[in-house]
Order: sequence, then C-alpha cells, then structure tokens
Amino acid sequence: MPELPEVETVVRGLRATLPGRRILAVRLGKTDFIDDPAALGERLPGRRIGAVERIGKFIRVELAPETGAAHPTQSHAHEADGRLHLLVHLGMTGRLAVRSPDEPVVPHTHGFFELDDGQELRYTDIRRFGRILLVSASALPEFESRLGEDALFVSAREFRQQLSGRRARIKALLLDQKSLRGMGNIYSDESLWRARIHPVRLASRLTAEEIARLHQAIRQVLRAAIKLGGSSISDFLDAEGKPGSYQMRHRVYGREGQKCFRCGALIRRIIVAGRSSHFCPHCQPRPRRGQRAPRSGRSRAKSTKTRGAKPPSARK
DNA sequence: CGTTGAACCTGTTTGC
DNA sequence: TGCAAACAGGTTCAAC
Repeated sequence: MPELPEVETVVRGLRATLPGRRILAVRLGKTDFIDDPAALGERLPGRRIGAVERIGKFIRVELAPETGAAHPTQSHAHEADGRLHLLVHLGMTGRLAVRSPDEPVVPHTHGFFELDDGQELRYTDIRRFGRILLVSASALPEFESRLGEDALFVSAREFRQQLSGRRARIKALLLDQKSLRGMGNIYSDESLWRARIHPVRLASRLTAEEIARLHQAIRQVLRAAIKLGGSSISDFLDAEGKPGSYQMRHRVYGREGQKCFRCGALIRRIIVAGRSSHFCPHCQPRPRRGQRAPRSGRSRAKSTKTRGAKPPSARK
C-alpha cells in the first residue's frame, strides 16, 4: 500500500506530534517482522524523539539518548551509544499513528510505544510484511548506501546514469529500491503512462528524450500524489487515520478495460517483474522486435565455461 | 546481469 | 449458497 507519497504523508503527520516526546515504554504483540524485538524494549524507554524523516519507503524516527539523567543508574559500558534511529517500513498494510490509549485498538496492532504526553504511537499491520529495526547513527550511512537516490529528488543526470547500460525492463528498474528509492507499483505505472513508455521496454534502449520525459513524469506524479495525501485503494490511512485521494487521479492503475484518458484505447494489464502492470496499448507502444531471449539449445550446455578476467568489481 | 516463481501473511473479491 | 482461486500498495531468495 505505501509508496513514497503515502510514506511522506505519514511522516508529515507524525512530525506534527512526535518530535520532543519521550518514549516511556514499549509493548509488542507479534514480533516476526521486527529485526530485534528485545532491543526495542531495552533501548527505547527513556529516549527523546528528534527528527522524523523519510528514507525511501522507510520512516526514520531519530532517538536521542536520555539526557538529563541525574543518576547514571547502571549504565552499561558503551557510554551513551549516541543516537539511535528507529526505522519502520510499512510493507503492504502497515500503519503508524499516534492515538490516545483510550481509543480501541484496531485488530493486528502489534506495536505500542507509550509517550510522555499520555498518547501512544501504534503500529498496525494486517499482513506483517512491514519491518521495524533499530540502527545506530554510525550504521545509518551503511544502511542508506544500499538504496538508490530518492525518486523525488533524483536529478536528471543521476537518473540517466542509473538507467544507462541496464538491460532490465524499465518497470523492474523503477521498482528496484537499489536503483531508485521510493517508487512502487502504482506510481511506476502512472509515471510510465505519463511518459508514454511501455513497462516492458529495456532501460538501455530508451532514448535520451524518453528518459528525460520519464524523469519529469516521476516527479510530477509524486508531487501531485503527496499534495493529495497519497492514494487510498482500500486501506491506506495517514497518521491521523485519514485516507488520501490521489486514487481519483490514477490514469492507468486499477483501470484495466477502461478508456485511456489520453486516447480512448482500453487500458490493459499484464505481469511485468512479477507485478500487475497497467498501460495504454496505444500511447505506450510495445518495443519493436528484439526482446525475447533466443530460444536456442536446450541441451546440457557446458556450464563450467568461465569468461575472461573479472574486474575487481568494487562493491559497496 | 536479469528473470521467474515462490515465500512471507491476512483479507477481500471474483468466478464457477 | 459455497468454496476455491485470484489478487492486493513490498521485499527477498533460490534456481536458472
């Protein structure tokens, strides 16, 4: 459910109430989606919430170590392991919202973070595809380095470089967080429709003009979606429990069989990169030939054949 | 490198 | 009506 616009919407909502609050206690229900459940209860209580930001589709809640501690009690060796970051990924059905303890707990709520103003931050996730982890300030850069540039801020040049030489389908690349962070299924389809590019096109075969068009389409679509609070297909709600309305502006997503707003042709749906992909067969023409891998020998094939020298392949 | 399919989990919609 | 299949905003991993 949540892609960049929805996560941005949630972050903006949380930013209105969380900064400055102190976490008093943590209670958890099911924990199979939490990297280290025990660490939450051990390290969060007492910490003060700082900035609330978005890292691709992750929500980052900065946690400062307890400050005015009059008595060191029994602090461990690591004198103040400095700042910590609580990272929350909403997966498909995750929700994060500040509620009053009096409000009824909706089903599938597995995380409760008691705050010092009497309220509590609750994490609800029906499918539990979400993820919660704690990262130290020193480990944050490493974490971020595994993601590409943010889809909302990537420059035309960086976008072009990211696609150059990639022989994968453009749709697969847009969904790949290591290539570009923040895009999901809805906004990938919407952006490709705007740019008039078929989802199955190979990135390496897009023209410079098409790449520029796609870059523009992505930022326009994302900005418009953020302005409307994201898309609410069936269950996305912001931090205050209100739905977004960008679904009213969808041009192709969820519109299979309906008329294209640009040319009237019927929108089609196919599977690309394992995901439903919606497009207009007229505005977004299929790539000419040369796509299917050559259907050659089905024989044993001498797999042990290695190619020439492999470059150092600097990782990280 | 890239692709496909399965898996993770629960709920809702669709089809026969 | 009833039950099974398909599908859902995401990510990851094995196998090819």
